[in-house]
Amino acid sequence: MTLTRDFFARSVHEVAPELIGATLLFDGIGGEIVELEAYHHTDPAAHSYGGLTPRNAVMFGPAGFAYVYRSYGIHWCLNFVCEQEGSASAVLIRALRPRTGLKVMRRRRGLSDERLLCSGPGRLCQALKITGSHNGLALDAPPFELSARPALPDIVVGVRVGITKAAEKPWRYGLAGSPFLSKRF
DNA sequence: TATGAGATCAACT
DNA sequence: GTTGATCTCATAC
Repeated sequence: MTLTRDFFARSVHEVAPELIGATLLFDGIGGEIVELEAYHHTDPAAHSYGGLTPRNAVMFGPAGFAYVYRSYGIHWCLNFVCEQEGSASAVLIRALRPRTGLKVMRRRRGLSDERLLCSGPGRLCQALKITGSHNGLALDAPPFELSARPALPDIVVGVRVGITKAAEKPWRYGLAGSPFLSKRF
């Protein structure tokens, strides 16, 4: 079942755990989401916390769109915008279990180890070839294709990775026992 | 296993 | 000028 914009037009804290196990394809390539983090606009660690800037503008728009930003000047990171327009909340997609397009992903990443293809926000964008040019695209139309999970998975919760502000908030979600996580919980 | 450097850019002080 | 929602490679323990 395809995930529509309505799916994302709810609290990030509701949407985030429901995305674990969902399938993300970009140009037909991708896999199951096994790890992500929620960023709420009242959260000091969120890009939108300080108000609207050219970079984070998409977060202030309607739910169901992709927010892509450059991280540390090198990597691209993919987020899904949630809640209502102006609420500026999003989930950061941190890891996938590669399912389709393995050959292409291996070539793009220059690696053969399946576990390292999409186990991190920057790695995942390199494997799916997502860049800043895709910032603001709708999630319910090509090249994106998002499908709901077939069954309720075992979900683990933890603290988020690589942040200093509000670092104690337990807003990181993962698929229990998955070998494709970027870090252990 | 763990720590450190380098790559490199936008926002912020 | 500093910091960061990161990754890779190198060197050390």
